[in-house]
Amino acid sequence: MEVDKDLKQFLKKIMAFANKTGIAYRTGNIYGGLAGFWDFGPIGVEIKNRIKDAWWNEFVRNRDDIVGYEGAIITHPKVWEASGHLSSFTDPLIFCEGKCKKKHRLDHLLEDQLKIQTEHLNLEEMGELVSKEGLVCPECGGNLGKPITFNLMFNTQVGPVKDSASVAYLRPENAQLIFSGFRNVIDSTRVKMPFGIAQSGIVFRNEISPRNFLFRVREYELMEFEYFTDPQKTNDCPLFHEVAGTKINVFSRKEQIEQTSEEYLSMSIQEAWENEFFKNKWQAYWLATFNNWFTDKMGINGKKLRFRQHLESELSHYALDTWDIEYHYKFGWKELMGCANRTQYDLKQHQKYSKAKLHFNETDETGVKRYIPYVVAEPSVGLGRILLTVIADGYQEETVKDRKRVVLKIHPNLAPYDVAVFPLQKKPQILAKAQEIFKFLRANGLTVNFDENGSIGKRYRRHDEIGTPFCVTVDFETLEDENITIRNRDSMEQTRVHIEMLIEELKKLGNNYLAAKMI
RNA sequence: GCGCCGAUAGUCCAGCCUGGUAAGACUCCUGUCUGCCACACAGGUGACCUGGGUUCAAAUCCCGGUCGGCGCACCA
Repeated sequence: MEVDKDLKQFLKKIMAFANKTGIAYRTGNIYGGLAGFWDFGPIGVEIKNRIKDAWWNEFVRNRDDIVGYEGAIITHPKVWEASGHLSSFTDPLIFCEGKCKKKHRLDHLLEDQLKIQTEHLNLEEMGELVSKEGLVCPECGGNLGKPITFNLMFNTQVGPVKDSASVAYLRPENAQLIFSGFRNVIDSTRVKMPFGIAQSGIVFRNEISPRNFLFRVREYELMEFEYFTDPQKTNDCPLFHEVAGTKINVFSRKEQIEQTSEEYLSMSIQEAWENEFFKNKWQAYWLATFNNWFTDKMGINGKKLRFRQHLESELSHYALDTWDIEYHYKFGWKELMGCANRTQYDLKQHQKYSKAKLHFNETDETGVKRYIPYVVAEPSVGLGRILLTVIADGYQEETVKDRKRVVLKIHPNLAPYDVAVFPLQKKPQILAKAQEIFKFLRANGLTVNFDENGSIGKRYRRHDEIGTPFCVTVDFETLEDENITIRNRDSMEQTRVHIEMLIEELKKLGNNYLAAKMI
């Protein structure tokens, strides 16, 4: 298929580009690599940290209604029992030892062939049934091997004694730390409904086959928050007017099933809400808010984003409704972010399993109200996926004077360096002046790179590749009149300003970035 | 996890069929020159994924493993 070919070539190119420029490398590369795990290089870690800071600033520091949290990576095993991750995600599997070598879900196989319920059976009993009934592979008629269990959670042993009581799990999502720590937060802070608890952290999923560079990996940083409301007030969203006019692309379950639209319908979030696409108003609010964050703060092209509703069959065990924000890559639409309506499911489960009281008390004119909070929305996004999307969206190849120019047109606030400083020549006076400006910019809080190597053109191109928005060049005239050249990454235009105006001018040019991008 | 295909410098790639220890381009480093968009001159660093086997000799042939691509399955 053509799409597959494009996918392969595009990701291959991005992967080679990331490796070349120091964004990301295969982990343990000198030993051949390890599937599903990646290291971030000097450039990648800068971009990544800036994305993460932007997220935390936007959704925690600059908001009155969200607080931060950081749970342990190795988590109490009971947490995953209560959440349903242990039972829902342990699948009994059996392999064909005949011709086809296919893997089958053992429980489904027994249900299909023997017409029995398997819920009460353990792995051993199911295995015995296979040999007793002489079951064979439904595909090729070959013999079936020994059954195994597979769970997407990584586990480990805590302490020196290896027994079943010492098994613990590496978290597959941050959410459960927030739910199991919920009581602590409401008891130790003075949060008022509605509010959110946010966490950014590394999670682990033992994916069967990690694929597509940073897209499907086994270890990644997940940035998510749970937004809680009174279950009676899931549509009571006083902030909605702030985003009401946001233009969005909607691809709901109806469009997907009935194929009334091939890709999406365009409308405002207000119209989408009025047309009852969403089950609660807060979820609509948060989807629109993230849409705007992706375009305004991440510099991602809004025309390439759409909201896709999960089909019934895709929903996770805890979700009433889930919407993904997808990005249109050169190889098709792919999930960038998920936003689930988790209802009261998780808090109720933890209350049941732990016997802790996880309700919230609220006092108003009518008296004291007590309820289990309702998670209207869980915006959950992988940092690596944003990084990949920012790079894929920003990566441009242009032809300048018959030669290829590679430019990473990313938002200036995400660039690994704010500015690069070049001496036009390696003459001592110019070098000294350039060093002076370099230190001056750094003292003013900018991330600066000094580059004196090779020709001036090469230096511009090198910084184009890693997305440095501005280069400042010091020449002979600078020594006379203190004027320097600022060169713009995207337009390659040069402006001449006095050193005293430099910082102001850089800020101005940076602020013009989005406006310029729209043209 | 199965099947098919692949893996040679930082990058792109030649060589593999027909065994004799590797070429080119770009990048990178040094020096000279030039002096605002990778293009001058000279020199230099740098590679056969890994472990076995066959052979006098393996990048090359054979087997296992790792990683990657695609397909199947899986994907909270």
